[in-house]
Amino acid sequence: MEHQIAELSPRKVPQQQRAQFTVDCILGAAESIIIKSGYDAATTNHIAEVAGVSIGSLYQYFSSKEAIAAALVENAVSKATEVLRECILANMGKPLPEAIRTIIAVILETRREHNFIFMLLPRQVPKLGRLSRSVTTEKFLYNTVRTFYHQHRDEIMVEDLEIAMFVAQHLVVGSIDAYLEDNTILITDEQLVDHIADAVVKYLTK
Amino acid sequence: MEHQIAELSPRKVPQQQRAQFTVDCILGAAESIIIKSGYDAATTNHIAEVAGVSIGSLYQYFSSKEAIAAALVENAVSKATEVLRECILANMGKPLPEAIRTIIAVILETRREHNFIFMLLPRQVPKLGRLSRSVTTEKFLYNTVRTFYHQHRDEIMVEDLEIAMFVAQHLVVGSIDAYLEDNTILITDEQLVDHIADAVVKYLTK
Amino acid sequence: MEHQIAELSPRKVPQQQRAQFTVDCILGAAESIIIKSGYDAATTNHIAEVAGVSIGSLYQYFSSKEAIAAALVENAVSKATEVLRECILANMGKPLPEAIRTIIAVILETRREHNFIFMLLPRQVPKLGRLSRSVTTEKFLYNTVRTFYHQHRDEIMVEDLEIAMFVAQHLVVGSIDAYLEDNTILITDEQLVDHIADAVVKYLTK
Amino acid sequence: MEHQIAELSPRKVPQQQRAQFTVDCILGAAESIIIKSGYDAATTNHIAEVAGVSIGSLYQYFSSKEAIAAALVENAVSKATEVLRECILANMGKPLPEAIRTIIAVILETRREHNFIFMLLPRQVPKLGRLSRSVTTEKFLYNTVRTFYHQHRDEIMVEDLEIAMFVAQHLVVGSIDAYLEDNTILITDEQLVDHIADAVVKYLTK
DNA sequence: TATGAATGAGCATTCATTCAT
DNA sequence: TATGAATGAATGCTCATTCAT
Repeated sequence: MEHQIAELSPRKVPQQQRAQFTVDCILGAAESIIIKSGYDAATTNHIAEVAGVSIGSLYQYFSSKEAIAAALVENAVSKATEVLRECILANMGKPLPEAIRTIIAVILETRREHNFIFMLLPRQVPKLGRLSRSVTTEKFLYNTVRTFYHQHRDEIMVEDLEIAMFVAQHLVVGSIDAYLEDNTILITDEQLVDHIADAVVKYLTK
Repeated sequence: MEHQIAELSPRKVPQQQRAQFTVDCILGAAESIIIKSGYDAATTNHIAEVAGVSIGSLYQYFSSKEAIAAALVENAVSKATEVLRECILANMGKPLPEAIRTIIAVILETRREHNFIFMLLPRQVPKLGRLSRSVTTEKFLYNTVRTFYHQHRDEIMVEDLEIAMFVAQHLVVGSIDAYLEDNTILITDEQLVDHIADAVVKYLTK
Repeated sequence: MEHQIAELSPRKVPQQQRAQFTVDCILGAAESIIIKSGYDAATTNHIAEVAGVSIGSLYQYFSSKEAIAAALVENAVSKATEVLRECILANMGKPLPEAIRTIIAVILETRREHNFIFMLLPRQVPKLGRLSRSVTTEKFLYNTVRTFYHQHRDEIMVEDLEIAMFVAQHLVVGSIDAYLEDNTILITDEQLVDHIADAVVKYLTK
Repeated sequence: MEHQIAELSPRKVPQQQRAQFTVDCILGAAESIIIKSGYDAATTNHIAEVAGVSIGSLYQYFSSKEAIAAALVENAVSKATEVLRECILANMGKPLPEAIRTIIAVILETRREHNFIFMLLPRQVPKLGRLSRSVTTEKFLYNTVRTFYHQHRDEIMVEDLEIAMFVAQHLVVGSIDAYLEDNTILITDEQLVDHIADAVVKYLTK
């Protein structure tokens, strides 16, 4: 993870099993509190308390509150990236429309799962700041995605592939995030995925 | 704008000219500080100082720090909405592709202008919360947009117009926001607008 | 009223009728707010607003917030003192038990009427402080009361009249104030007055 | 003392000796400052400073400024109640006049010792409000006092014992408090106690 | 005289972080 | 290593009071 800011990386790598457990407790507590009440409301003392750990121990594994948030985002990004990469690889051979629909469905799933951590937390943590949008899904997967696009180069009508990748990606992610944020909306998952896939395919192939 | 949370509305309406000037100074100072250093770094005392106004005066017109942020967002939304509405109305009669391209260009402009206030501030202010994404551009313009779509109903191939509106909108806004946030990207405004317009038109008409 | 602290006396004596009306409005507003919400909650701005007067005007007639409180107490004390003095004078000729009972009943009435202003306000206003208990009823009436006692000197068995006056007075006032403060108590006005009168008479005459 | 308002109860129970010491320092500092300058003048920062403790520590043990006042009153009440109860029990067997005189002398002592905390502080702290007069000495001791009265039932001439208890109690406390507040008075402790005892005994037995 | 905009010292309180035990 | 007591800079906000208009 070379993209991380040094200052935010874990203070020491937990070597014993017990230590790893402590770290997990802290992250678990932090996640649940942050999701429930937001980043500002999640005081380090409260996180430690919920984690069943002393505040002193918390600071033994995380150098600052921001480091906890960073780890949370990092974890979510890693998991989501891995899932997505596998999904793309698994669909390399399939016809473009089908592959794209499947991939979009997976993106919807992972973003729903890590909703808050993914989309809102980074904005609330000053030092994480703009980091996330670029560090996340996008950059990590660029090569995989590019490979996928090249695989279907002959079907794709858009000339500049880089721009196409950019627009297509944010078409997908922008719609999905808006969908997840707006709980008054009257659209089903199915409909959303269909429409987004439709838009992407038309954009790339017509 | 009756959608505002009561608690965040201005404390008292400035009646004298001097008072209005004070309010303007406060909002100006707040905006510049928040843009430069973020919401948390913008302390009310600092805002007052930069505004050349006493902290007491600040609190005479804004009941809380959050109320200042709310006013800032409110202003930006109002202006952007107005610009966009006029643009849509002015392009009602034009052919779809041309109209859409023009509208997208205007959206890029307004979002660039109010970039931070629009997109990041709301996330950093707890009580503004999720409000913004829905309260903003989207909801306010739905009727105008819907009229525009109906104007071109025969050209549009997508069956469910509501879903089309949703996807098209976030296709546009999602891409533009990502573009504005990512200052490492190698795409020009022109290219971006062209591609987004291309994607929207294809999505709607093919 | 030579006992007043100079600093707390009214800033200027209202000479015109309109001015007197303004002063009355201010005192009225202050009283109702203070009774409802306490002295600290009664901000000068709020008092002015309820009085229908600008804050500037308020400060034209009262040099400080404390001066308003002082005026309030002063008024209540004056009225109560006057009532009490008249009552004592009117009962000079009557037999001791009957006179005392009547006087105690009147004290109950006046203290009930000016309850808060009388008993609690002084404690909440630093500069009024200890003032009140001594400045109030007691001192003002000492001469009248002493005359009354001398009138009945032959019936009174207590040697030291000064001490008797002190104890008798606080016997009465202490019980009445406690009675007025405790609204869970199951005693009627009649019973209370009877018992207090009984205690005083026994104390003085047996 | 379950009569306390939950909100005002201590934030966390000091577990280590060092912590208990801190709490004691805070209460000590608070008491001396409040007695010297009143509740409003006693800022939390000043209390912490005088206590030789950081403001953070203060808030670790007391949830608010009011909670400190509550603890102070609570302590004073506890001590005074205990002393009084023991005194009454110790005098159960003695003849009424002697017992009453002793008890009154003890009340004078305890009230003098906790003078301010007891009598004035509660009035200055909004949330403590009326609480004190009822919660204090009176209510807590009612049963003990009643037992004492019943012990001497045959000597007591007053029919309604409840009313007698009420009047007698406030006769005593009212006079004592007035005596303690008025430092211009020319009465000795001895004289005061004698007269009050005299009044009570006459009231109850004649 | 009346107005109300402006003032600013001062307060209660929070919370990330440290360090003695 | 773990604990949790202690720290204190920093913040949002109030309100009595002044003064230009």
